[in-house]
Amino acid sequence: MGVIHGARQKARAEVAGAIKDQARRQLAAEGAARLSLRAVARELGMASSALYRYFPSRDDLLTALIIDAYNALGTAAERAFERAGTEDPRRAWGDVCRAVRRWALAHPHEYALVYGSPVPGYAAPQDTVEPASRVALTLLAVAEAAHVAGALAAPEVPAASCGTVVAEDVQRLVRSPRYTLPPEVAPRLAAVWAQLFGLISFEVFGQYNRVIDDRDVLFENAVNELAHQIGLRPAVTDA
Amino acid sequence: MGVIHGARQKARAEVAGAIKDQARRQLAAEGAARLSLRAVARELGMASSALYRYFPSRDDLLTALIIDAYNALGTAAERAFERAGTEDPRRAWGDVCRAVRRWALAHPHEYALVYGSPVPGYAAPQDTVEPASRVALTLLAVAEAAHVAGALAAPEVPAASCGTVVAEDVQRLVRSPRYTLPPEVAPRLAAVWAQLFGLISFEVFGQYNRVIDDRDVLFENAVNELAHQIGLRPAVTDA
DNA sequence: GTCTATAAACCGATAGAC
DNA sequence: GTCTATCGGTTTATAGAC
Repeated sequence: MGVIHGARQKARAEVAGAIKDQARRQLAAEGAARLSLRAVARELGMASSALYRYFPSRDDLLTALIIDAYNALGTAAERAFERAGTEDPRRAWGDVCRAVRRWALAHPHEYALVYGSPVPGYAAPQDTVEPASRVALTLLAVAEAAHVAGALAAPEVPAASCGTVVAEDVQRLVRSPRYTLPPEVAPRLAAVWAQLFGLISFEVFGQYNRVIDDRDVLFENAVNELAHQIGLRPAVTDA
Repeated sequence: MGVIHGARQKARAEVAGAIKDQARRQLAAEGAARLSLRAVARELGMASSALYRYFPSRDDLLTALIIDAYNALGTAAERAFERAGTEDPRRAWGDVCRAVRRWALAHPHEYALVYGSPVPGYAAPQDTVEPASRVALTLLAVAEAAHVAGALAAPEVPAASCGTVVAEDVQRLVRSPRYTLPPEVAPRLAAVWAQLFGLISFEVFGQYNRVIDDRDVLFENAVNELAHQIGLRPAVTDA
């Protein structure tokens, strides 16, 4: 019985996966605003009405795609951090940023789905917030590792106090015993977080066309500046 | 005859303006991907076919909206610079950045049209590139003014050379006699440019929701960091 | 869970009269 | 330049048979 149940669920998950895959392909061709259940069904050789057994509405399919995109990007960032380790936080910072950029360039339409224009008429449900936070939490983890390693200097430009800027939930998180870094890093990190995605979005969305040729170099330099901005100085090689 | 011609053109421009206004309202409700000539015509009480005398296709209407948006934003930035003057470049930098942010927050859907996800199937014609460049050129003008005033320090983090990173056209511009600042500022400025829009996009597109409370303070601090990044140090008040 | 059939809309674009 | 009429598509979502 459990076996039957498992097989049934597995089949269900497989069809749902096929639907999402096809929807992702359509995301590229038509964009999120024009994602059509019917077109997905047509391409899959199914009746459109059959899809409603898997996703009760167009918005539910959209939600699933959004969650998948956030999770894929979050996983890419987290794995980059895991691979880099905590020994050289400056290097880990760069690796995580590069992983985010790489994923975005490899999946421009899924990236646009979550970091581009909001889809009109769509309101993201609560289920998306945890997956959406994973990249930011990874950046925070790198900063924490840097602080533990004593590699987090006090920044030059005076910082905003954490209390006034950052939302209550985030404040509680940063001040929790899990983190030992000074809370003032939080607003700084939030700004750097937005700036990182600004660099990536300009590249993915075509704003660099006919303006920037060597985007790798530009990004590399900018990432160093961002690290500098949160006080993550390069390791001093004592010559 | 000239008068008749002028009146005719004026009437034409007025109708075209009404069409664009209505289209902008629809942009907010439906998004660029679902902008519909028919719906615009319906709302205006016109036959849909009549619109084709003003805009030969849906994409042409979209192009007009994009150009208008770039121009409105460019004008806002340029006027902020004009008002600030070249005396205190650091202040001018902040004023221009604030003007861009203010316009974006006041016109989120037009902002999304030009700095959000690319509209699928739409290719921007050449006419959009000049309006699109106005904000960046204003930032460049502020940097030039700072350099002339001797307020542009050599940056701390080593810069990328202009030659490898920036496209040929931009290089020619920066090296032209109009500008006296070192060409190495160009790649730096490009990165800062992208980062500025990253800060604004996160705010406009809702990424700060439940994360950042006081966005004014966050932006103000970040703008100072960005100034710092291009070597625009705050004026030293000799106490 | 998948199908057919259907309701009740919607779209861009064009032809041709006035 | 605006209209009506039209072509040839499109959509979300539901009802009901199997």
